[in-house]
Amino acid sequence: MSGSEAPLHTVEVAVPVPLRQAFHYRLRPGDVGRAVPGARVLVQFARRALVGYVVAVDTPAPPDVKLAAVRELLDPPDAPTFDGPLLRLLLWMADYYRAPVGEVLRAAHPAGINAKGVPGLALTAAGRAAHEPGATGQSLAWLARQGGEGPLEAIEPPLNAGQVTRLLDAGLVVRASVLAAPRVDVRTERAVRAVAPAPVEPRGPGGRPLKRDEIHAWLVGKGAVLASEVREAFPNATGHLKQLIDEGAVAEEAVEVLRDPFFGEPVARDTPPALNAGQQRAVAAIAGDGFKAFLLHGVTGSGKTEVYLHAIERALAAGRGALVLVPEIALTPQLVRRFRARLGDAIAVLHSGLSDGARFDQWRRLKRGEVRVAIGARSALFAPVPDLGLIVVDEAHDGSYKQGEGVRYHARDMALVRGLRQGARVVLGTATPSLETELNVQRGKLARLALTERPTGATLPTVHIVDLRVHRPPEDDAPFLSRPLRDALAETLAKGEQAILFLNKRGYASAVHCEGCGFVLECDACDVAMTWHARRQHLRCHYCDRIRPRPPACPSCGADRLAPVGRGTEKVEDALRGLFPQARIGRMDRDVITTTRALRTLLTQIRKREIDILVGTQMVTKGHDFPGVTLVGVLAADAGLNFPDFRAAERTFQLLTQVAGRAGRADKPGRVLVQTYDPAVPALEALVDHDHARFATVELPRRQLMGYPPFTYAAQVRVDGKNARAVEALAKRLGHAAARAGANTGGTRLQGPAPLPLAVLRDRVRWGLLLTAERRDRLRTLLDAIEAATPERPGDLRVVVDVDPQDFL
DNA sequence: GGGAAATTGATG
DNA sequence: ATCAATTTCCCC
Repeated sequence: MSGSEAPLHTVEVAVPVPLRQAFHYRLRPGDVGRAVPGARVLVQFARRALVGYVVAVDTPAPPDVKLAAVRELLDPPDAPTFDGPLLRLLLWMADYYRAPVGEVLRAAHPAGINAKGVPGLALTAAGRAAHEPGATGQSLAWLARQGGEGPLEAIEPPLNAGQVTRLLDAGLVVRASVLAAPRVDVRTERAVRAVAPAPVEPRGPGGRPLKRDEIHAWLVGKGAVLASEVREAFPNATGHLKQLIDEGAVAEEAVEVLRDPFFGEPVARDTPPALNAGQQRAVAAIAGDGFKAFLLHGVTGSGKTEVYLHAIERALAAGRGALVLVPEIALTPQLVRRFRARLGDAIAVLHSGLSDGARFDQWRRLKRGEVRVAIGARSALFAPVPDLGLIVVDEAHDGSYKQGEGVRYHARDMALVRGLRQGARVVLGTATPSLETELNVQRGKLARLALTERPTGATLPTVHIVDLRVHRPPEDDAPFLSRPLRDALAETLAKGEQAILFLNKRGYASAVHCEGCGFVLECDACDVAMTWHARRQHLRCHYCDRIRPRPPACPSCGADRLAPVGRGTEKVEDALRGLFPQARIGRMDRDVITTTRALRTLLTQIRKREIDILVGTQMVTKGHDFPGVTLVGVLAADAGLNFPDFRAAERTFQLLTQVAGRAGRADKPGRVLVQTYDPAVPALEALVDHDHARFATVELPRRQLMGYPPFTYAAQVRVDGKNARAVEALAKRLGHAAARAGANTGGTRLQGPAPLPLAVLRDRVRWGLLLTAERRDRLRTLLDAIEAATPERPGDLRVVVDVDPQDFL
């Protein structure tokens, strides 16, 4: 080996495959220095072309592999898809959540912007020179016209399998992965620009200016003008423009246009209201440079949004950008409207209701520095906000911030990490902080900013517990409505006010069972009872969405005694119509609200008082503003308390606090009636007193005693597969591996392996292990051991690691 | 995740 | 025996 060989220029590339490693590629000489971390590159990977992401440059490659060259650089060196700080955050995140790097990166930019390789054919030298007769000859000619290669599917005339084989065997073509255009790209429109001065002398007959000279004169000095705008200003401009172009007076070009995220709906600017003392204190505290994190603790209607808006304006005034996360922006059109009213259209919105193209445009506006404020749901966490100075997490308790599949990140936690790494202020706004957040306040990691007054002047609703053991509901068509709740509904209706009834179950009946033999109809693919949906007249599995008709007789004993049991929102709706025939009843759950349009319609109806009683699932708890609602009824407060989940009490408390917050926002006081069989639980006692601190005081020590988060760090390992014995065997093997690595010592604990509460889902048997540890590094050690014990090719089996899990089903 | 090789299986 | 369907195996 001579010592004089040039150093090999390499990049380490993460490709979007479920592998937790990056791969080294060689750079072509001309690309050296032009491939920067965070940039996208086209590489050949396992017999196909893929877009990958440069994660490092000139790192040592493994010695025993022959490096392939990067096929193409897709980003300019000065504008990589991810800038340094964002790339480092994402790499850290992939490590933290034990997720494949390439998949983390792909999830962090707008979907659909990557071209992908599709199976294709490329002409060989022999193929170019060949004079094939007939149809295959035409196909070869087509390929030649396409630059020598093309996707198999697009070849004209199409080739059948036999023809392909023959051409391959004859050496005329080779298989190649050819690029298909990205699904999402910049949208351009035709524009024109005056490139020569317009004639001053009228050239028309009778000394009048020609129409095209008028257009020309109008264009001078305007730069590029969309052809569509010219046509708007001058009817029939098309022909004149063509002539101007032919004469060389006007040049054509393509200009980028923005796909409108606001659906053309204008919003009038508002004037900032005066802040109350609490709001002023909060805004003053948040202002400033560098990382600092806050809990903005205020009930519904206490003016958190106004604090966000002021904090954003301060950040902007300091020349920095801001990022606002909301649980699901499609569900909060009012909030976006308020942001636009204050900040104008200089905000990027990134919501699920947008087309991928519109979302890409919003992302690019941020990236180019045209706007400095982004508002969006979970994935907006990765928005390329310029010089990020403030991150707001609205409704920070909301469970939707934890991604449930793929890269299972928690946007609230990652917002804190991003803020820390980028020196930004982070504000978690909520009326019901999670216990994680609560403990962070107690430990001084978050500063609590309390908003205690409701600026609207409304007082908090009174909360009454209705003990169902005492107030046994009548055995009529509405056996879930106690007398006190019926009376309260009647009073509310009599006063012309509105009520909300909350029940966390959709459908008509939770199950159908046989009164003869007790048989319960279950989903074919899942280990759960199917829910009866009376409107659609079918049984539906709420986990896999499978539907089936209701059988005429019991499939087990044949008796004609199938009867619905339990109740959902559909049944409650029907029963209310019976009890209050004059009332207008509305329903809000996933069965009726399938589009944002449906939601808007319903919200408008409620606001216009076209609905007297609204029945709904947790959808009704999500921050909507219902000024006319003075009564909230909770039908079964204990329904969520018996979940096999250490967060059951916390979730119930949050949910009930949120739903209670819907009552009495305006001039009329609200009241909340909570039906339960179990009134003596801390969650309900704290609810009555509006005393979040008290709930935390009871629940935090319990968590500590039990060794659960937030006092320990947790990870769930799930194993699933079609073969029950294989799943069990692997789960046990992983359990042993964890045990050998020191589980149940040194402040760690292993629970399981055991079948998960939802033991079968979509025909897959599910087992789980729960690891908790007082220290993160110990948890990591255990997960390392579990990962090492996971077979490389587990066949049908799947192993999923969920760090900081929120759900345990 | 996915393309192609390797292996299983269904069929006259 | 043959081919299609399914499973397995690598990816710098």
